[in-house]
Amino acid sequence: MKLTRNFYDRDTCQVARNLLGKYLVRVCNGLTLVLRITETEAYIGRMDKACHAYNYRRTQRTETMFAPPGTAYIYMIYGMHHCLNVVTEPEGEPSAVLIRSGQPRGDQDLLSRNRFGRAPDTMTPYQKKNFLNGPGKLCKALALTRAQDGISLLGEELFLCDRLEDISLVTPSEDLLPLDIRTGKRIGIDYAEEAVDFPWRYYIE
DNA sequence: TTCAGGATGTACT
DNA sequence: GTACATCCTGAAC
Repeated sequence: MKLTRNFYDRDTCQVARNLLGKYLVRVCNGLTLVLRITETEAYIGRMDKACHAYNYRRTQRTETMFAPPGTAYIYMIYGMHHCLNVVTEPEGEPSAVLIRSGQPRGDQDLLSRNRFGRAPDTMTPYQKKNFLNGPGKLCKALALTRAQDGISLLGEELFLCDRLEDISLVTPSEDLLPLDIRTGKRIGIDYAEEAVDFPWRYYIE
């Protein structure tokens, strides 16, 4: 079923862990883009120096992290890429899970065109290997920008679900295997002092 | 396969 | 002015 507000309204690390293997669905101009989530990171404003909203810092950019759980937080990074997060915990607790990477499911045509400007059957092996393995790449393939910052994940434009049957696709048998969940330090937050060592990155295979 | 360096715009000091 | 929750390219190995 589609993930509900209750799913997001929990401890951020629990949400980050439980998002692994879930499906991220983006409906764009009547077309449906789907990927399976394989890597996430937790960010918790009340005590995490790596979080944009550390110590409840409230600015125009971080305002979205204070929104109700199940909201999309999308920001621009390094001047040219976007990152997608899902807001967690009760409204007013600025925290979110960064979606770092995934694998394509369903029709890859639009994903590939958004990402590389070409059809899937023209992708090089290098491009296939590096299709959705980074937060900026993932947003590019899903055509997500700040235009979608603040939208609800409980609607029809962008949402998550735990079975492909929920969107009239067939879940492949490999997606039904138990998840081998690993954890580690988060990527790209060397500035975050003691928080650099928090094991809040979750990934599979 | 790995690595250094550049691209690029916005938020915030 | 500085830093940034990144990605791509090209060179070296």
